[in-house]
Amino acid sequence: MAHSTITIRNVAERANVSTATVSRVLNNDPRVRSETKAVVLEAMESLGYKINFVARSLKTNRTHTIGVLAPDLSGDFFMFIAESMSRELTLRGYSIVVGTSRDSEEEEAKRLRHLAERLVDGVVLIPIGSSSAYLPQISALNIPIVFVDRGFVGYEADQVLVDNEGGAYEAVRALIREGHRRIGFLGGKPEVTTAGERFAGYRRAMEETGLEIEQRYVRFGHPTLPFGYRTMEEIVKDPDSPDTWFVVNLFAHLGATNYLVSEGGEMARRITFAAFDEMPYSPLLRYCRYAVQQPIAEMGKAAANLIIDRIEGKGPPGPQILRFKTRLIQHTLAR
Amino acid sequence: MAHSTITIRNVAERANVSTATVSRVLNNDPRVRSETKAVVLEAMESLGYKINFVARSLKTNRTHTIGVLAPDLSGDFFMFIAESMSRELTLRGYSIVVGTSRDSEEEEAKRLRHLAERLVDGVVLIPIGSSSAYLPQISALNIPIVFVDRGFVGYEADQVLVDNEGGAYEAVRALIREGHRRIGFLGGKPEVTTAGERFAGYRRAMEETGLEIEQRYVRFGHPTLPFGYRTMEEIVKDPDSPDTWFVVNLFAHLGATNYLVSEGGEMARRITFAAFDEMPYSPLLRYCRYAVQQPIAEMGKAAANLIIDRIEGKGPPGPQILRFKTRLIQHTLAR
DNA sequence: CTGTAGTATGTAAACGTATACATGAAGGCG
DNA sequence: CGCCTTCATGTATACGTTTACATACTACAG
Repeated sequence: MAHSTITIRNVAERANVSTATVSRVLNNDPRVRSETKAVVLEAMESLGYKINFVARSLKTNRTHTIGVLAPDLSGDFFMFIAESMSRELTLRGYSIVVGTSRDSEEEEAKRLRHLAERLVDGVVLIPIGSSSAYLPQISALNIPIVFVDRGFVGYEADQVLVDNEGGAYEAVRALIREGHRRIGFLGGKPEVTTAGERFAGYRRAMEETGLEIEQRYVRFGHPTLPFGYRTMEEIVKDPDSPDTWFVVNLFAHLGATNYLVSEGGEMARRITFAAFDEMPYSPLLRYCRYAVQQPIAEMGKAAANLIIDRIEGKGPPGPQILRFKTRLIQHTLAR
Repeated sequence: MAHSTITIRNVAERANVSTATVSRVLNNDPRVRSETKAVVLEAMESLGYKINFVARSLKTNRTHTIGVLAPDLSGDFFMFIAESMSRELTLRGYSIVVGTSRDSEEEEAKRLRHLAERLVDGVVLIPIGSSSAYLPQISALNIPIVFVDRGFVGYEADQVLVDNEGGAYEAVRALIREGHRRIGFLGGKPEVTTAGERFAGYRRAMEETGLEIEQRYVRFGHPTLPFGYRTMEEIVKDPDSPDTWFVVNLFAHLGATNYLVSEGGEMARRITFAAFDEMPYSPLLRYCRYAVQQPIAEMGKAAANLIIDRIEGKGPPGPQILRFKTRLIQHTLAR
């Protein structure tokens, strides 16, 4: 507002060239003679020229912005993904706009459409998960999408996933190896792919070693903090319940531990968990013997590169599914 | 790509009006007759018209996007701010693009400039903090900025802050009331406003009650997890060190607690903390007697509304400084 | 009836950039 | 020396909107 904006035209005048040449300099077009390039650059410098990205976007139909849509910005998992994606995207000259689906599929579809309609070149989606009813709508938008964390079976798209089955299997096997025999399952709805796969890993470990899965102690639910808290409350009240549990994610784990800490009874002292996710505060999760660590930073990086490659037409033709290995971490329980 | 994009012109043809009229409908201009409006809307519907925001932005010089720049996306504080801001901004029709300053002032200035240059209508900045060397550059960009969490003395700008002094004072007073006499200070560099103010609150509480501040046990540093860990390590090794500490933020607190948990010695059992911030995993911070809770969601909401009002020219003329009260939370220590 | 004000719409020029096409100069080659 | 290529640059249009200005029509006062 102080002074009216400086455009490519002003630069052109100052440098005694046409706007086309200035534009070519902006885009590093090799066809421009290095002397004139120098003149143009100097003109830009002295005028304090700044490119107008909006105008460029209008012309090129590219915003160099990618959308990231997650159930909840305040989840730890998401925030580490976002952190690593942000780093990678910035490096490659992209900006990142975020959105929240608030754990509602309707909202997810709405926000996705809003993002895709014009603002972004592609979107990275951490889906709510259970259904894919709105997916046809989305693919109609004809913009690259990369799914992270939760996949969709039968939907042809790029996906960045984790070896949920293997991670769960390893953890439960480790528990069994230490002598645990009765192991419950505390986790998400089986129709969500992550939860389903983790349950499969749990089951394989149990069946392979000839251990019985007690249906009463397989607790499915929306794996939030309150869910973990309430379920653990019930479990502790049940004198017959197992002492050992595999927990499907961080929130449920945290909720369960919070309950045990608040209750502090004798039962709590016997409980042992194995659980997905490892965070800075994991040392405080005092009943957790094994943590299944996901390579979150790598996943974010992979998602970022995948979406950009897609946008820039560099990727392989078919949909790409990346599945990362987990790492089992053993904690010492101070009892 | 399936079909070429549908523009205002196609709609105009279909509805037998001019593009101006279509545009007026898009902008809810009251001058258009309701009948023709209906015709236009129907034409849009049947053609599946979607407005091109980029083109609109070029014309109006507004992107309806605001930037959020934070030291680190993966901090809990930031993520709750972002969550609440995102909610509010979406409500008011804005998108949010995020950036990271990676705890480097140079990077902060760079990203800020990049954001401001053309992409966003305004930016919400959670500053690195210590200096404001680059601020003149920024205000030259002539785009509204709201500072959150950390303020700048002597810089005329909207700020959303917390009553750091009062919060710290209250917490330390509460400790003293319970009989604690020797209380150390574990915290950030005093030149960062938040840390400085919190130290002031600590000092006031100590001086008011005639207690001595032992300089040896006032530990300043960049309050990260490793800082808390290492410092606590030193403290525990010092047999003369106090048992009670006021901790300036979550990261330092977490680091300190992580050390104590890993060490598990006798000293740990005697330690008592009062500390800023309250998070879902706070119940696990087992040496924390008092937590100073910041109204993070309200702050995010306030920041969002402040920046939008500024952009839309609705706010009061002078710079606005909002200072939120903290809430003291008492935890029961299970020993 | 003329003049004026108001209302609904159209015309056309921007916004700042990218790019297809045209142009002109220089060089190579038969 | 004429022709074709290559290279560096210019000309002019398009991207999809918004909006100042012009226009046409109606209504109503004088």
